[in-house]
Amino acid sequence: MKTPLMLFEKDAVAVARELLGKIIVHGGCSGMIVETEAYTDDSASHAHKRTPRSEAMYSTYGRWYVYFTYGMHYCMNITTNGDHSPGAVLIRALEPVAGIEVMKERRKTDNVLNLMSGPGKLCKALDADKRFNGESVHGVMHIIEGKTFSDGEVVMAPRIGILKARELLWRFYVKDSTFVSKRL
DNA sequence: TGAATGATCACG
DNA sequence: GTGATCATTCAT
Repeated sequence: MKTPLMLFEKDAVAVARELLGKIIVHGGCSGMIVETEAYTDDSASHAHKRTPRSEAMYSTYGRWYVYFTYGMHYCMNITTNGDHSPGAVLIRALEPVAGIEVMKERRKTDNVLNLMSGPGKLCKALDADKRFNGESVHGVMHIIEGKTFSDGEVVMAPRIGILKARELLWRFYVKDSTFVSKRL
């Protein structure tokens, strides 16, 4: 069942929490979201300034925002905030669901725990890159309903790799998951 | 702990 | 144009 577009119209922080448990599908490969981070127009966000790159975070919601970083990795986000303020949720880790053999080949590893446990890793595993930037989350790569986690099963923490705005607990992950990128 | 590796942005 | 930075990953 498709995740309703309505969900992404909300603020990035609310969306980040609600995305846990949903499933991202591309071709025969898929994974369940176990870790996310919210970005708005705070000082640590690409959307702190409105530029060609961050335009995707300003313009629409319910679309993929995929960017290339460190000269070798992609990171995938879903744009949020239907109120025309900027927002997106970074997908930081997935629990592999389907197409595991194909993903092992793409990632050059046999360790399932290491397949999708990081934003760059999961893009490599799903073969996600810039060609999806700006596309609908109901397109070739899409998101569907999966599990639901109670608040007691979810941990809130500072965003990883972010020095500014450390007081914002905008990282969400499934407490018991062994597939998250990093535990606190 | 540091190298890899190139797009993006600010500045002039 | 040039230089700094980077929502990372992997090997050392």
